[in-house]
Amino acid sequence: MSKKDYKRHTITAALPYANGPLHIGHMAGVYVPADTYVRYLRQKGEDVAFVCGSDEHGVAITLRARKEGKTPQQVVDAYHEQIKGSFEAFGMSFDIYSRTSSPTHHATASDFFKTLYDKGIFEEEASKQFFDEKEGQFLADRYIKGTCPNCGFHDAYGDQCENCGSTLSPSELINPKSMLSGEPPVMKETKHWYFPLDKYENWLKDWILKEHKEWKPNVYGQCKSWLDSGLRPRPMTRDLDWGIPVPLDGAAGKVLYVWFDAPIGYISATKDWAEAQGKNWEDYWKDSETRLLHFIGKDNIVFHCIIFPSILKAEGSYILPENVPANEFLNLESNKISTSRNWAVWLHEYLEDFPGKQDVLRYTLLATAPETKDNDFTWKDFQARNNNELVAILGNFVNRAIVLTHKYFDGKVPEIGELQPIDQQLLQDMAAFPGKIGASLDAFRFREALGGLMDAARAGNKYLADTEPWKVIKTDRERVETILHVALQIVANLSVLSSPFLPNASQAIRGLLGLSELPWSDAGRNDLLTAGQPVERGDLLFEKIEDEKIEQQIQKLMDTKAANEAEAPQVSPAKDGITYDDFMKMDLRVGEILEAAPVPKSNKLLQFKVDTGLDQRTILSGVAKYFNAEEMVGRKVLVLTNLAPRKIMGIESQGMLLFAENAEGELKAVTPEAEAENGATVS
RNA sequence: CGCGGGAUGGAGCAGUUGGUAGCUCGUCGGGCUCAUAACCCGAAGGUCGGAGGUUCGAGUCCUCCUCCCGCUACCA
Repeated sequence: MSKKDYKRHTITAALPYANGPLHIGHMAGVYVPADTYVRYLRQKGEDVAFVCGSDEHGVAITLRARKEGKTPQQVVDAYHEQIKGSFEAFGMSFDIYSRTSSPTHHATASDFFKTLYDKGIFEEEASKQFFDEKEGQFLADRYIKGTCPNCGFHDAYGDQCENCGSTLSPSELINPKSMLSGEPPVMKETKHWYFPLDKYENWLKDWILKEHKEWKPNVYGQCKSWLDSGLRPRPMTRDLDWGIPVPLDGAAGKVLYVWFDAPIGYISATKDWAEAQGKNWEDYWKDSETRLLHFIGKDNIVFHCIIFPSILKAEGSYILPENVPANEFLNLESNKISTSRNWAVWLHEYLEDFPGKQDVLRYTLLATAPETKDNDFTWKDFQARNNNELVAILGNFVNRAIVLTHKYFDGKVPEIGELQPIDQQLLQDMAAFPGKIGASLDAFRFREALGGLMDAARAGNKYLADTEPWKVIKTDRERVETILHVALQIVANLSVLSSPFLPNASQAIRGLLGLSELPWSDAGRNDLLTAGQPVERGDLLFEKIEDEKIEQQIQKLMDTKAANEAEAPQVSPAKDGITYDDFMKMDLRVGEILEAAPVPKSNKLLQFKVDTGLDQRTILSGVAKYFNAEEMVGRKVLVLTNLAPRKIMGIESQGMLLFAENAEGELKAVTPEAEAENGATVS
């Protein structure tokens, strides 16, 4: 299993989807653990390729582009730059951060597909699917709504009815409608290439269920569930105009399924990196002495453990992941993180609000990492971890040792004298920490590893409390030399041990001690510093975060919550049903406003002269709050012409102009197309 | 509906093959004063989601149930 000695490591972190910024959920679930692990490996002198990049294909990108009135390329360009910038500012140590719209990736994914095709892996199959003629697009199950055949619920989705919970297929829906255009979709035949996952089922069962029992329970369990219920062929192509074109004749208008191309993004990123470094990318993907690891969130388990490995296996020349450490999800202040509801702590905003505090976020997210179950991030907890742990335990110990050294020994590391049992015990304990912390990291238990680091700092604090150098100095200066020498060696050790977790703090400590970056194997030694070398009183490693700062962040979230509630479509309740005849009694027509003027002594009413096609008449309307008289002139409007005339403010109103009104009573114009003639009836 | 993960003192988490329930933070009390009102020691606080069962003995195994999350909408 993981006992094997590997020559090198290929570490991937889930490709962020380029349709939104990064938030703390992404960081806690994937990127902070991955980066910590990679820094640890590098510090051990391992050969590592740490690759990541933006995932830029898929339907969701096209939908967002449509919504924002941009092209898909514009959407991914914007988010790619933002995501990349945030990662850099945060200090992610990727060897390369690439993107799936890159030429290398298009070529790689395309070739990969072609190779499988040439090997005869794919099964070609034509099927009928719903097609939105207005949008010229095939529709995913989820983009079709209709009436549930079981319970009659009107807004059932193509794959499931949320009302009665039954599983559906789109063709079962009564009166199906496209969610894109609202039009009824038509059935249309389309051809796709399926990857026969079923043929890999037995192999997967051996590979995962027998050979990888050490995978985390959530990962293993999920895989077992999929395998036990039987795998079916999955289409690896889609009818879409955004993505990597299917490299076959007669496949115009079809692209590779985003989950086929995205994991290959790891490979193409490695290629670009290797080329720039003068390395051979195949060493990192095709050598059995390379260890492949995928850091992901729980929603990606099936793709990284079942589908991608099967695809790699089918290709034949690639290695398979040795482990897939997937985390659960992080909640924010007891609510699910949601991009669309803006319920998140965005990485780029954090970096602005807390400049220079990358390590604090790294620490906090790692300490509450959702390793075994969903966890909750709260700002209070963030503050407490900073103030009570980073400041009070780690920062404070380092500061104590250095301040004491300045106070008594002019800022120079004192000589070490005869060691007493308490000194020996501490040094012995210290020697054990690297192994302990390393073992936790090797098992992807980051919280535990971080706890080990803090235990080392606690041991330092306790040592000073037990030996009381500030008392002993009055009677035995030589003894204090030894105590502070030992304490400073501990500080030096902390700089080594903290490096994977808190790279900036680690560097700061090294700066104080005049040390260069030391390999992991040096951790535990008691001679990292030599007597006589100077130590500096630099800036504090961590500073307290005041309540005010935290309250600002909490307020920000409260504002979001309030905004969400206000935005929630509070639709006024449906009115009682009417008959067709009732409706037909209304004479609705297109009209044109010829004149408009405020009604004297009224702050609500406007008086209009409207050409209804039948005649020109006066109509009053209570819309002064929302529209100027001037801007209404010349506009087409909908008019209810046969409403009984009524005198308002002494003027007779002969009909009614129609406006859209929301629950707050705000009005929006309902405007017919300009082409509609005055007097045209509406029904 | 089904499948997977989770439910342990106020909060966050450990609990390896079943053998008197631990850790960090918080709270309370004490000590110390070198240190960023920081540090050290001690105490209180849990019938381990609920109900049955297996066993001499169950947080740990079995059955049923409840709740949260994922698989399952622009979310790792």
